[in-house]
Amino acid sequence: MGQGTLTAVAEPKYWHLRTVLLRTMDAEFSTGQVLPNERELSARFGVARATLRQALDQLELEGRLVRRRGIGTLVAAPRVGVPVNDRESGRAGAARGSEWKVVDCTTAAASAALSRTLGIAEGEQVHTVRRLRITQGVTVATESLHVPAAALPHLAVVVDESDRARGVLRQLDRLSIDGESRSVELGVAETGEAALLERPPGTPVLVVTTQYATAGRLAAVAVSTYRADTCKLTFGESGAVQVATAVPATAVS
Amino acid sequence: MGQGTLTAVAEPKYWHLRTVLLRTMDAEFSTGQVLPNERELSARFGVARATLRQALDQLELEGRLVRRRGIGTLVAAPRVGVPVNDRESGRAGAARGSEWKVVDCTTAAASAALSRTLGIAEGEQVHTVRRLRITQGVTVATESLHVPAAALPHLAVVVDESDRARGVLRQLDRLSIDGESRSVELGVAETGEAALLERPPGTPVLVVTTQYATAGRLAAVAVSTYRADTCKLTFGESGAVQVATAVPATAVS
DNA sequence: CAGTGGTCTAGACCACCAA
DNA sequence: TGGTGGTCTAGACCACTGT
Repeated sequence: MGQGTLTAVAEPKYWHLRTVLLRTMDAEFSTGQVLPNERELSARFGVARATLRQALDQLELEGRLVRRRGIGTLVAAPRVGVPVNDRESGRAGAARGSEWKVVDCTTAAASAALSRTLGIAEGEQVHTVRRLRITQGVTVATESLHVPAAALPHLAVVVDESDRARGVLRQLDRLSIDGESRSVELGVAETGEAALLERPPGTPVLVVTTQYATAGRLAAVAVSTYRADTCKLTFGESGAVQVATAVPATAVS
Repeated sequence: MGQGTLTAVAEPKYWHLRTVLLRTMDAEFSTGQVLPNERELSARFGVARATLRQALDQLELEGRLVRRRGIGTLVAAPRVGVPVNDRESGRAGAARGSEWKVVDCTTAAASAALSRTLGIAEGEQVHTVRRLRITQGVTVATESLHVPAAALPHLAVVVDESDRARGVLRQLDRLSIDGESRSVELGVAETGEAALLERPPGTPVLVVTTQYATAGRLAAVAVSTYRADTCKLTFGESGAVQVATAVPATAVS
């Protein structure tokens, strides 16, 4: 009475469920289609709703599902390839549907943590431009660009926030950047970040930290958080082929 | 009747809990220390164990916690920076405690998906080297390196698996690679992958797909899966400064 | 063995959305 | 209003670890 017989049960139920659901989705559903609701699915598979939800959590983490409150559970579109390094600072990239939108611009004394990443003394003035990256109409990332005020001596003193943001970006563009070094790690969106990304708090994100160097010194640091569910970060490089066949990496192994 | 009063309750309980726990850990715990057990914590905060676990799940996803069955919940060490691009193919990199260990080497006809990523016809022969990346004694990644047999005409015909693996890697090393293009996305470890990484199935991983180009054609494709909990991928680049201050990116914002 | 985290259940209520 | 996913509870049992 109770559990159906599976593969010797060495595997957790929710993991087995995930596999079955994945197979079913690939075979019988297409992008955007809504699955049966959770209560029905859990009944159909003879498990508690919590267990079913655990399986759906996995699939959502993999970017295969999107769950919308009040609507249902939908099969997600394949991840969008988002180029991360074609000199993002400026006006370029407006082509290909990638766009930046400034949200915020402040100038303040560097916190302890920030001063350390920038390699400057604590308390030095730093410009911070906060902006969104919008690709094909969807907000895919937020970015905080930190530039020590000392690095931009020619910046006109303007009070208007949006003007200052423009000024910082333009000045930074004029500097010759002779190197960038990046890191990527997994994180979760805090409440503020999450709101900008139109997601609930705790949403998994890919945190990209970029250090821009000028003449052997750090000129700026950018911290970008990309929605992990919808984004595949791409790093085009030295004379690369850019075949860019959109095959999910998981299908290759 | 029930829930304690918090910040207007607009926030889910588990998220608030996460924040409180994070503050507590930063203030009163240090790396490797074990937290009170789940039953006690849930009692102390007046929530169900499932709710507490939801908070711990978040912290684990952020790499701040490690949970060991039978032992307890420990404060995790900061993530290890793992260089991803210093020509990994060969013997280099043995310095700095990074090491590769071949697990597997097969030569077989390309599946549909694989042939597409490699840009070759389905059914062509492909060498696949499967290996582990071990950094400071810990297995941090698995990699599947796929090389079309046609790209390595001088490969001696050997039956021994480990010899063939060596041969493929050496031959690939001799090719002049004129470009690499990468992508990074979030995934979860399937059962086999998970076992190699010494983690349970479903573990979040960073999937790095690298395309190596020779003379404008794809010479090889590598699919690496890095443990997302312990790894911060680093991409050192053109004359970069490499200040590499190990500050968690989340502390900067 | 006792103690830990991992899994699973059955049920309740809430927040959101569409009609 | 009825249906959806999101949160939370109280309790049970299992799998693993150390002594």
